[in-house]
Amino acid sequence: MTYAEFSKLIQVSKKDICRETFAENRKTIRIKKEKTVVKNLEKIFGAVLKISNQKGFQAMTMRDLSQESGLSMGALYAYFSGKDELVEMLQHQRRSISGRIINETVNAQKTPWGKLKAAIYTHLYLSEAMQPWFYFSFMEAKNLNKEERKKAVLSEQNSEKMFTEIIKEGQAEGVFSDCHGELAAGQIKALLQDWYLKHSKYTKRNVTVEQYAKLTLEFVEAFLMNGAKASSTSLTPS
Amino acid sequence: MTYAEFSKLIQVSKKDICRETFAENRKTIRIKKEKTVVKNLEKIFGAVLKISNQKGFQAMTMRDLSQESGLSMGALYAYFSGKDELVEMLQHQRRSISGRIINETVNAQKTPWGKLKAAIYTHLYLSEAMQPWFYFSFMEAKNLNKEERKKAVLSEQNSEKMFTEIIKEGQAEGVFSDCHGELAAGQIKALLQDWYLKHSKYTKRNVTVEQYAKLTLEFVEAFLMNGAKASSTSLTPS
DNA sequence: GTCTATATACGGATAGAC
DNA sequence: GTCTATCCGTATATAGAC
Repeated sequence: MTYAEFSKLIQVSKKDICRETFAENRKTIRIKKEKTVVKNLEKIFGAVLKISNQKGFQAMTMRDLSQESGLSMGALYAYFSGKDELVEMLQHQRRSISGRIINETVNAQKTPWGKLKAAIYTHLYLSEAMQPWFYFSFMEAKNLNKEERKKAVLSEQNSEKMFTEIIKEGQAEGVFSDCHGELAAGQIKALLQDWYLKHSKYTKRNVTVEQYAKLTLEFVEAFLMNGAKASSTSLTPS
Repeated sequence: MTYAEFSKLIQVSKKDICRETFAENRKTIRIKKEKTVVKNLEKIFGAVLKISNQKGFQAMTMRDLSQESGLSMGALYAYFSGKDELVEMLQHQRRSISGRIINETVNAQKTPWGKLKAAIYTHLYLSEAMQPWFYFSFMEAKNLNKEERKKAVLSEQNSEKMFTEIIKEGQAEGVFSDCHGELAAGQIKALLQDWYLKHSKYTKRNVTVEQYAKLTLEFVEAFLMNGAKASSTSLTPS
């Protein structure tokens, strides 16, 4: 599947995200007219991600946000009670969307190799569609309050666990080489993360997400489908 | 080489780092007695890295730093003129040390595979010895002033370029498969970065830096030494 | 629903005693 | 060399007009 096809199939436009956010935050958002809220949430999220990803969320002042979003300070506080709640909305939204989409696409596959391919492609395409969100999550996670940090760690563990299970399933069926499952999963995640962490580097070099996905798949394939040699990776001390 | 051997060979103890820092900042540091300065720089750097890596450099107040380091606010300002200069010292120091060590160890090797091995091991061992420094550099780079951001990008590019050149050299000699050199270098860097970015994860799972280095090397070897298949990775549009 | 103006608090930096 | 006390700018959050 190409990225263009993925984008049409999956609803991850800015508007979609904001509509969903509104639905889940009817209580705390003081404005009630959906059209107004969605329009302004788009401005707000866009501005937060832009400023934060440039100079950090802590360094972003409410005045910065007001200027960039075109809303006054007073208006902003009608949408969230403070920076803490704002960041919580952002984080929750990203997790909710990506969790849903990844589960859907991976569960549609039946073979381990099919699942692994789907997981890699979906991760990459999703992080392309929501690059500023993924970047924000990674860079700001540690700066948030205890509750949010906990959720971030849990979400990260779940994601890695999914890869581990696919690999172990493939090993049980004899299609993947006998390497250390958890570690291999970690390596794969590291490669996927590089796409959204160094996004501007890849854009400057005219590398598309399809090319990066293909490369990553080949990299992983060379390791996982290459029986004999890789087995030495088990973690028994030598 | 094991990590223990590396640590003894290379001078990267906290004291060594602080002595070097003092030598390079004699003008701006108001205190003149080396023993005092080194002792206090150790406290200061330790505290900065601890607090910043927990909740971010911006969020760290001078009061936090004063409490954690055990020095008063007034005393702190005898060692640096403000947060900007403090961070500049940290960044400069990390770059200077790692640049020197990596060049030394890689240039000691003559074959491409030897160089690649040396580059991977040295990067990992160094980022183990100075993990909080590496983590800090990665997470805070974008929040710094223009000058510092520029240096960070340049240093990152240089490091990647070194890997690219080793790979291309190996391809010219016919020992590495004919993949896209820049992209492969980027993938290797992503794997190396994971070690210091997710350091606590690996520690919790009792993975040592030697094991991680071995795994990474196998991962890279499977891709670079696996001629036929990998050639499809060239970036000509299909 | 959105704006401007402001209360309140907090953080960086320094002066001057010891 | 180090400490305490304090100045002053700036940031968050709210009150109240439109």
